[in-house]
Amino acid sequence: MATTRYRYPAISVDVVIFALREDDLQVLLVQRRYPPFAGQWAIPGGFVEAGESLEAAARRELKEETGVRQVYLEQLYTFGDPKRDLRGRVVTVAYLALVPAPLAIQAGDDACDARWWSVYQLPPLAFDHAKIIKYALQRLRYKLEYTAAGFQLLPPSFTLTKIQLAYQVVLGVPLDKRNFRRRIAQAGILEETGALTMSRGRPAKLYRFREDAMAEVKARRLFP
Amino acid sequence: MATTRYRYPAISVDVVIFALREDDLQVLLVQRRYPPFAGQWAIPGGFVEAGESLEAAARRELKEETGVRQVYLEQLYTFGDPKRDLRGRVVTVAYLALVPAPLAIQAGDDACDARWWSVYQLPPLAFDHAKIIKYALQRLRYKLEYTAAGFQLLPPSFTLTKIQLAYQVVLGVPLDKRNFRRRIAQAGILEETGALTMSRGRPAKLYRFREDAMAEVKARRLFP
DNA sequence: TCAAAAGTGTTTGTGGTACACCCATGG
DNA sequence: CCATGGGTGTACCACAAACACTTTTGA
Repeated sequence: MATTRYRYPAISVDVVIFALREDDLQVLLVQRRYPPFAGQWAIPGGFVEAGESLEAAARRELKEETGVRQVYLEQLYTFGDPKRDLRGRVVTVAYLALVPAPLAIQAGDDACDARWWSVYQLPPLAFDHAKIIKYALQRLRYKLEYTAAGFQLLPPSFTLTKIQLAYQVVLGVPLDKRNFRRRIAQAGILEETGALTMSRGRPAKLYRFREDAMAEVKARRLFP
Repeated sequence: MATTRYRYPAISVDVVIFALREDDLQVLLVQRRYPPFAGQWAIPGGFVEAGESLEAAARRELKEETGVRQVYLEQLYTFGDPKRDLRGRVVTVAYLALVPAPLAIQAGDDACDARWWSVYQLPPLAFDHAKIIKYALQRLRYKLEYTAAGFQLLPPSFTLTKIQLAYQVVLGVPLDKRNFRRRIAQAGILEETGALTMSRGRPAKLYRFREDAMAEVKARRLFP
């Protein structure tokens, strides 16, 4: 039990929202309307409300900014350094969200702007948010290697080349086309939709992710 | 921030403390002195104090129970379900600690007893602590496969057979002696101390962990 | 017919797994 | 000399990595 006059720390959630846009890995940031760090860019977040679970709070924030529901969301880490917020003690539980690419965004009440930024070229960030994003990127890379979470970043159907680009841009390394395709095929987690793309060049088959495959993939690593 | 009459949740830390004892993986539990769950077994933990970082709070709890400092400690997960504590809203940040085996323990003020339990045969536990231990065990197994964290469970010098037993008891599977020894050797993370055990049977070489090897091992997985 | 993107196999090396016997010591 | 635990090598298989050309379409 806390001692008499001691006020508990406040608890907030911050959500690192990743999406693939323009063949790049991008993260959604909001520009703060109020101090501290007014005018600076930050990860969307807010305080946990009474009776609300941490994950519910994270989903609420996510919805306020992006309007999306039904997205991949996972707890990342809890940051509780006593000096991380100048206003007083704020412990924040960071979450990682993956959303499929083309998405309208809406700045929340406490922000004057919201936009996507490349994770590889971020503006100066409020609080310890640079650290949180760095941690989130590292976690996303691990996840991509061991699970099929990466498909959460793609639209419902996609070409093999698109997935390969996704993996490359997240992992930050080029991959061999034939080896990549062989491994995806061996994993048995995709099925053809039957449709083809019609763009410039030879049409490509479209695939979708087999939802029932999510569990299997967790067992054995997908990449490298 | 929080709205007028809303009191923030309390924040506690709980520390799952693992050790190897009697060729078994054991966890330190305390018997609660006060309600709720008075008389029941629980993971050691307590509230975070003002100005104290989360990790500092976890180390303080760890020291109160075991007297140890300088042990491996890592944040696990934050549990924040609104109904997980009957007294009111308590968000708890769970930590995982690995301590070398032979250790005197001391029950804290709020506990009437403290003892080691096999993770494979636990008593009924207070709050959601069974879930937390399950999660901790899973995490420990992952850690063992990818990093050299397992050596934190062993005394400063040990035989190859002892390490193998440690891996077996944590992973819960038998391992082949020759393959195990080859992999440990290939990893290059041990050095001979030069000493030998003198017990029944042929004496065994003693090894110590190369401290500078901790970083390397994180790169490539150690097991399987 | 050309530009653009899709698609396709083979070889080589490394690392995992399975498996059984001899060695050194104390009692 | 025997019981106890310590220590050692090889053969097979599966998977990762490197690598370049042909196919299909729209303009």
